[in-house]
Formats: sequence, C-alpha cells, structure tokens
Amino acid sequence: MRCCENVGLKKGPWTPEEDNKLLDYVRNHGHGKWRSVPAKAGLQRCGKSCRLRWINYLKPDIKRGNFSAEEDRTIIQLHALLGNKWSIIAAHLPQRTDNEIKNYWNTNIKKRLITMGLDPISHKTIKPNTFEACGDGHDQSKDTINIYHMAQWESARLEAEARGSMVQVGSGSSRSSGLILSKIPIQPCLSSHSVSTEPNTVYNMYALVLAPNHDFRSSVSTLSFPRFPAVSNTPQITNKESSLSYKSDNSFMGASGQRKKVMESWVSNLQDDDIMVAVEAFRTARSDSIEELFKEPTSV
DNA sequence: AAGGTGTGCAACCGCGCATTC
DNA sequence: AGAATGCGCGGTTGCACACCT
Repeated sequence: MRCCENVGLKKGPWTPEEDNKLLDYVRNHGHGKWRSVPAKAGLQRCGKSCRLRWINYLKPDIKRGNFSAEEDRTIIQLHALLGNKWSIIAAHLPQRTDNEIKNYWNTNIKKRLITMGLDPISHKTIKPNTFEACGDGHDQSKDTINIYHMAQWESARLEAEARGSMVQVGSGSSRSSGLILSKIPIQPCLSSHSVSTEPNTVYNMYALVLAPNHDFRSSVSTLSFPRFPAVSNTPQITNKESSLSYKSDNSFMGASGQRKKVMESWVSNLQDDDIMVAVEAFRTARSDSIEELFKEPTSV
C-alpha cells in the first residue's frame, strides 16, 4: 500500500506543532527514509507529506519573499532553454525551491509574457491576428503591429539571454554579465528585404545584434541596420546613425528631431516580414559561432 | 457591510524512474 | 528477472486573503 493511500492520516495545512515535531526529528536524525519518519516523529502524516513540508518550507536554507530582478531573469532564461524543468531551474537558484519557482512562473512571469505578446511555452511571439481587437473606436491595427514588433524584439532578446546562459554553462566561462553576441552572421536576404542605395551594391537590411556591453537588466535592446534604406521625402541618414534602440514603451532612444522623425516614419512602414528577417537572421545563427565569439570578442 | 471574484501559494496527487529485495 | 519500495517531479487543487461590486 502506498503511503499516500493510508487512511486516517491528516491532510491539509501543517500546524506549528507538526512543524516543530518534524523539525526536531530531522535535526536529530537527518532526513531520508521518509516513509518511516511520521511514526518516528509522532506525526499523523504520510511520509510524502513530511518530505514535501521539509523541502518546501522547513529546510533552513530556504530563501523566502519576493524574487529579485536577477532571479526573475534567470528563471526566464532557463525556462526558455529547459521548459518546465523546475527542479533543474531551482538548482541554479540554490535557495529557492522548485515549487516556489513553479508558482512564481504560473502566477507572475507567465502572465507577463502573455501580456507582452509572447507565448510562455515557446517564448516566441504570438501572431498579431491572434490579438483581440478592443473595439473602442480608434484604429487598433497600428498598436497591434507595434506590440507585435516589440514582442518579436523581446522574444529574440530572451532567446539571446537563454543562449548566453547555455554558452556560459557549457563553457564554464567566468564572464558574469555583458554577454557578447556582437557578431551575429548576417544571413543572405531575399531580394525584397535588400535595398540598393548605390549602383551595383546590395546591402542586407537588418542584422539583429546586441551590443558588447549590453545590459540585460535594461529594457532597451538595439537593432542595427547596416544600411538604412532611402525613405521617400526624408533626408538621407548616414551609416553610423543607422542603429535604433527600442525601449519597452516602444519609443526610440538616442534619437531626436529630424532624425527621430525619419526613424519613426521608416519604422512605421516596417512590415512584419521585415522584422522577421532580422529576428530569423539572429535565430538561425549557430550556437557554435556564438561560442567563438566568447573566445575572441569583437565589437559591433 | 456582504457577497462575489481573482490571486497567490501551500499542499496534494499521480506518474515514472531508481534502487532494493 | 521482476515485484516492492522510495523518492522526485510536474501538474493540479483548494484554501486564505485581497480586492471589487
């Protein structure tokens, strides 16, 4: 008979008296052999319940309370890599239990990702036509596309973070932060995604890169465009200006006045496919080439 | 003030794997 | 070799509390 099938045993919340009995027992005898613990400790509980109570609540090195931004980030990174492997994720957060992380994911992070237009399972974007229209009178399509762009951007950023974790774990690198993903190979583009600004010259339009000193705590990501396309009725922009940074509120960083207008005009005309080219260029970059980057860091 | 609803979290449950007999 | 047992994991439930109507 399984221990949890025993009749007459208490279930539900633990009382302080029960906690004390279990604590006393474990202090004196150590843990393990959970099936025999209830009888020896004088508890009307099954062994499984005792084990759970110890692991999730009574163990002395458990950290309780709010999750820090660092922990939050680690959970998202590892979940992107591992999925619902809570115990493995918990192993990277030594003072947190798998149950606590699982609860935090389900009640907090999961909802946040959905709000951002990200699928909490795959960490990839949800297609814009799956968003509900609000029907409050004003044009929702632009907002929807903007959210979708941001979501794709964020999705790629999360993936970069996850890859960074994987590379760091795999290589045993002592690099603590400032992940370098600066030299993502630019993929050959379809003609519709390339632009010619000079005779006989075709440039790849987008390459998604994260700057060498990219701070993952920041809500800002940078998307670099090796060559800005000509936008009709707007001044030309030089190469060195052709880098945009998105903030989480969908505004641009480091741009002002005419340049900002040009950028806004240009970005507002971006098609989903355009963004996808940049994101896919990043996604299809091979992990081993990223490993190489750690050996010989290069700047953007 | 009272009932309804939503949220967070501790605890339970069933399953599967590893070990022991 | 196969059954029994122990343990760990991930999904789910249900309770307590907060907030809303």
